[in-house]
Amino acid sequence: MYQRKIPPSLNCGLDLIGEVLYGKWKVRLLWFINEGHKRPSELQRKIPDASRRVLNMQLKELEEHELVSKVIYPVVPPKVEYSLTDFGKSLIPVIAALGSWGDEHQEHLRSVILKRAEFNYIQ
Amino acid sequence: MYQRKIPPSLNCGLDLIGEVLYGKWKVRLLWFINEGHKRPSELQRKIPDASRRVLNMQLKELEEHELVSKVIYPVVPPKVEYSLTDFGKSLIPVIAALGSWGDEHQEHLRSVILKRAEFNYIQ
DNA sequence: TTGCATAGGGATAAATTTATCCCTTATTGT
DNA sequence: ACAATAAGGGATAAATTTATCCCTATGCAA
Repeated sequence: MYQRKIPPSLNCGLDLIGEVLYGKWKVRLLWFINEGHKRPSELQRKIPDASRRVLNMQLKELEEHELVSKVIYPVVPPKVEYSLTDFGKSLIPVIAALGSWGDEHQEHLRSVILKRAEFNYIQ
Repeated sequence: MYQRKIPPSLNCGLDLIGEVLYGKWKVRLLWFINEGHKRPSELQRKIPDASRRVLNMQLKELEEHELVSKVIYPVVPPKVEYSLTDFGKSLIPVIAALGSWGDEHQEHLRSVILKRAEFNYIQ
């Protein structure tokens, strides 16, 4: 696995939460798990833009950060379920706030994101 | 400048907010600007772990996403001031929620972050 | 018996983000 | 004269994160 070389900044609350939520799909994973989509395959279907590989990796980090817990059922075909820990649950209102703001400002956001994209994307 | 190759996902509110806040220092920049630290040099002093270069780049993106506005005073030595747009201000409560959660769970966060770090860092 | 679903991970390439280094301009303080 | 401050950006290297591809295993259904 990749070995970090630059130590993280852990000065304030924003640093700390950033350290556990920084990852392209982590917030969505937490959200969908909270919604009851617990199995990796369900999560994959909810987030088709992500590869199975990255989801696994980010789930593992969420688990190491104790935001989710994982249960492996010893059956065949394999069955795995993730759920939020109490710690993870405490984050849901914050994620809800993020999502609501995004929803409320959907139009403006799309507009500025796409405007900037015009200059910076290869078609 | 770097040309993106992979288009962003813009399906839900979480995607959208992620698109404008994803960047190592962006949330902190918004926060400190809101606190009244408007000049680049002040921001740099508030965030010494970041290089001046990245802060400039991230400020530029925040500006392109219309979360902050920039005023250049035609004086020597140069003077520049950033401030939040109304759109940017609307984000402050959300950032406050992130920061509070981080502060409230400071101990646990430090613990899990460092525990995971033991396995993944080069000393 | 071929194919799909389930879960996961190694190896490697590519994409993206940050870090480093250096250079410019003009004024103020020493 | 020389260093410091202010702001910014080009060039390039390094770090970090994602994407791709491929391989394992087992029972069930067509």
